[in-house]
Amino acid sequence: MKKILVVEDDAAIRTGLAEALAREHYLVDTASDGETGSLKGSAKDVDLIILDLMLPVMNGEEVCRALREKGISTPILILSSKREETSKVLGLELGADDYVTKPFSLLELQARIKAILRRQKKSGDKIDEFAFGNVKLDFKKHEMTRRGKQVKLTEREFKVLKYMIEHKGEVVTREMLLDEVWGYENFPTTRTVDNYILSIRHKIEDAPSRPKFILTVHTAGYKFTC
Amino acid sequence: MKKILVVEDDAAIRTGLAEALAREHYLVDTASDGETGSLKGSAKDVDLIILDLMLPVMNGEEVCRALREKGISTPILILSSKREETSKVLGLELGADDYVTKPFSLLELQARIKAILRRQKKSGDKIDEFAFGNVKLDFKKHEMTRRGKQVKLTEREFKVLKYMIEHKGEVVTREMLLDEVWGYENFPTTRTVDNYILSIRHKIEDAPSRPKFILTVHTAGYKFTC
DNA sequence: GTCGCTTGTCACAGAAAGGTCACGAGCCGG
DNA sequence: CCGGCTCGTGACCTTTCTGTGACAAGCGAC
Repeated sequence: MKKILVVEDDAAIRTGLAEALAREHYLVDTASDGETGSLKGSAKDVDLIILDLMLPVMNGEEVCRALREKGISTPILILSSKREETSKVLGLELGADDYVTKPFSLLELQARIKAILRRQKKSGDKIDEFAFGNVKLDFKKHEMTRRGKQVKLTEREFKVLKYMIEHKGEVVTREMLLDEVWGYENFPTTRTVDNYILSIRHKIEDAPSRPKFILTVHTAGYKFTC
Repeated sequence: MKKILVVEDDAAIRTGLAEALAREHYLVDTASDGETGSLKGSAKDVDLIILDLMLPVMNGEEVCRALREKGISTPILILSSKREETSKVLGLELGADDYVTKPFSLLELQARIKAILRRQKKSGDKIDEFAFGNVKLDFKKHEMTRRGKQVKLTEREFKVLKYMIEHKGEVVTREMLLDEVWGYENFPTTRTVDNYILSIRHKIEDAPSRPKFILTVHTAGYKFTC
């Protein structure tokens, strides 16, 4: 779960923002002045700082600069009012990553937050091809072939299968799948998982009722082997 | 490590940019006027040139043209202000690879830089022509012909199609398109993407409702094949 | 073997995503 | 100022996906 620090002195905006972000399943911390903002912003577990420019004690500009000088590279999104817009060249010189001018729409802010966080997660070692048995998978193309014949998989089926493959040999619990594939926003029954396993088996196994690849580990979960 | 040359006369933006890019682990060199920009940009070890259009001594347009005439094919990203917006297309005709209009956010710039460098790495030779089915595209001239007949594409349609082609075979999500084609400055609905796909299909497909080239990948995005 | 719990299986309804069209806003050239 | 072009959005309909309940089958402990 991503953690966002909101540094804003106006209580109404601060709590409003905090609530809105919490509703979007972010972890939210707040600070009402620049100094505590700078302090809290130095923590390593913060994924994004939303920073008002006009702040008591220490203004946003200073906070920004201070953080960067400390070598903190946490993304910073600046909230500025129209007046300040022209003076600061978009916080570029301050080391901010993005800016939104007040009054802003919540929708826009959320979109930008998403964009920033999306950029953060590095595209490290992802598999995009995998083969086993008579099945070949291409995650990038969203394609699966079995004995050379194309088989259609649902997006969710793809994700489940991919997760299983990424943990091949290990027992994967239903809870793990629900957390990682379904995410925090959805809370389906654990039976839902079973059903997806079922339909995946139908597509990858020669004898779905006697599976060779996705094995059931009774009272624990499932295991992918090949 | 990639080397980026920043050609910009405004000191605040220049140093701000330089620092930000350094933070992103790029090697950065700077130039404050067109002439030195052109000089430094001729070096072979430069991977990308970020070029302001309004420059003393020699403007960005001239720098761009001069470099291309010298046979330098280093990617160029143009910074232009709103006023010069009409020169957008011109910029691309000059041989620039992309442009960002001021005021821009660091986030957007970074995204575009990444995109350009990724493209660069992928296929040393940039595509500027592409043909499939009975369609022929000329990216440089922004022209498309179908069965020898000219078909008009809007700028945005062109970009979408180009992006799809650059990722042919792979699934392209709406988010990817919004990020890379629309940029971070606009936040249209994802439905907007659908509509563009629709209109592109009408222009390239024989049976738009049963597309052969731009396929829908349900809950994932679209895929270009040919 | 029997009981209790877990998993396999199927069918279905509601939800979500995509296709399509039409409209209003903004921009530009005349 | 008008008409035409883009662009983004909303509305409506169709298709596809998703999650769930019900029941059968399987497993494990006793």
